[in-house]
Amino acid sequence: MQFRAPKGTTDILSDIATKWQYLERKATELFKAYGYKPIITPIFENTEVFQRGIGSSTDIVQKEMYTFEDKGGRSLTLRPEGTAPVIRAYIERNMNQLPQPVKLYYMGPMFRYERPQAGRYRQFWQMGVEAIGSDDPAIDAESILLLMNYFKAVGLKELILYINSMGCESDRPKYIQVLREYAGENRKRLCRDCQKRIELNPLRLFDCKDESCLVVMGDAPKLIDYLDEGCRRHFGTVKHYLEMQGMTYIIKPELVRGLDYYTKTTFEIVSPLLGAQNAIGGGGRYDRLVEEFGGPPTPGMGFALGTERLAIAIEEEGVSIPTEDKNDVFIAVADDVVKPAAINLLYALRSRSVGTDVDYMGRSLKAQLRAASRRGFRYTVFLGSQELEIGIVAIRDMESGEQQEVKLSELVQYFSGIMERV
RNA sequence: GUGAUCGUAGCUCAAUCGGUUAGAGCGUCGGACUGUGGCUCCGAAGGCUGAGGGUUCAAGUCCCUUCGGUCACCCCA
Repeated sequence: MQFRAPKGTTDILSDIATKWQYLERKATELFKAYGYKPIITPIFENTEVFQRGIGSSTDIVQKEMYTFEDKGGRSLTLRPEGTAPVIRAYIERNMNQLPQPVKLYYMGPMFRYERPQAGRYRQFWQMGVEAIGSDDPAIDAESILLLMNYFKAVGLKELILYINSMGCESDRPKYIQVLREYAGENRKRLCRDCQKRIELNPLRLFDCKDESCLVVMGDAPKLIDYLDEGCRRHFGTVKHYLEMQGMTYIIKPELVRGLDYYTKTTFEIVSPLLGAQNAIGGGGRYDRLVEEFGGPPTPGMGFALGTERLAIAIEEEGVSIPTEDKNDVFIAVADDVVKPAAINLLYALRSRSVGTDVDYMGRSLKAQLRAASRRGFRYTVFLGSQELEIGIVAIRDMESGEQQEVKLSELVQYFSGIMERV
């Protein structure tokens, strides 16, 4: 085998691609219902967009970016996530001149240089929304509710919603200092990795699975308790709006997320059926990001969901996705001399949006029937010299096997009628 | 970036202590009295055993390297 798809990438074959199209169609409907409009940004950006947007200390920027130089010597990067490009576009295209908030959604591939594993690929697909310009906690709740409702709309049932508040920039340094002190006092009871985390990234201490660490961190001070008055009230209102819609959630104080730009609300939705990479969607508020990009102080809130993880979860839950067979009519050609007439009929039907196909393999009539059957056509039309002469063709229902005769001149009418009824 | 594990037809798998022309099921294609599918039966095509090197009289099988898959860590969708 000479050529293979690059490591961590794969071809999405028709069966799965069809399901993805359904998922994207459903998402589009719902995003639209919530007032979001589409935006399509470039698949690569100047590298600084991500360095600045995501934060240069994050794993994404430090080790996961597909960065390359183009022939003009520019450093470009395949987008590892969708928020930074949207914010760049918001500022570049002066969307602060539009009525606020600006509510946008996107869907498409993202790229991260990581070791592949279950639910993780180097090219993966995300759908996401961003609401830029409002700091209303109702927007936070809307984002969370939209994502949860979408998952429910496509049939998922077993979901866990985690929420947290990261506080403002002013809260976090204060808290981190407290956390460091606490961890330092208990240093001996922490595992080696965690001892390093005290300096590197103390928030990560909460993620350790080591038993001793779990005990220590169970009693650790929580960020939520160090929020200032405004952040606390904001978080309370978000929770209230969630409860009003009957949404149950679990507060997870250690929910930090690996992007530097989050402030206040963060959330994550997990499917317990998924394996190690079980976050199927997540997001949060980013009130400093626009400023970070050099724009005016502008709050924002958004989420992203992983399309393949969603598809896997749906598969695991055994939810069936409706797939439609576009090909409805097969024209079986009994005699080579009528092939031109068959082709005419083919395009006549297609022009009326009746999914139609013929044999292109020079098959015998029997083989044509077999192929039509395997490909799942609903009807087969028999066309031969006789039919052409008398102007009447046989239509076979491929499920029941019953046949009926229809005038050739009325055939197009006949099928477009049937298809409209369906 | 770290670790574990695996790599034989399109797919799922066989192949005794290393031992002749590497097999099967499914799928694909064709046929079973001349213009009618699905079931059944028959037949055909399809593999440099991931790649490269080594050990051996002999390698799918043992060793090394490399590429890739899978799973986990880190982290995330």
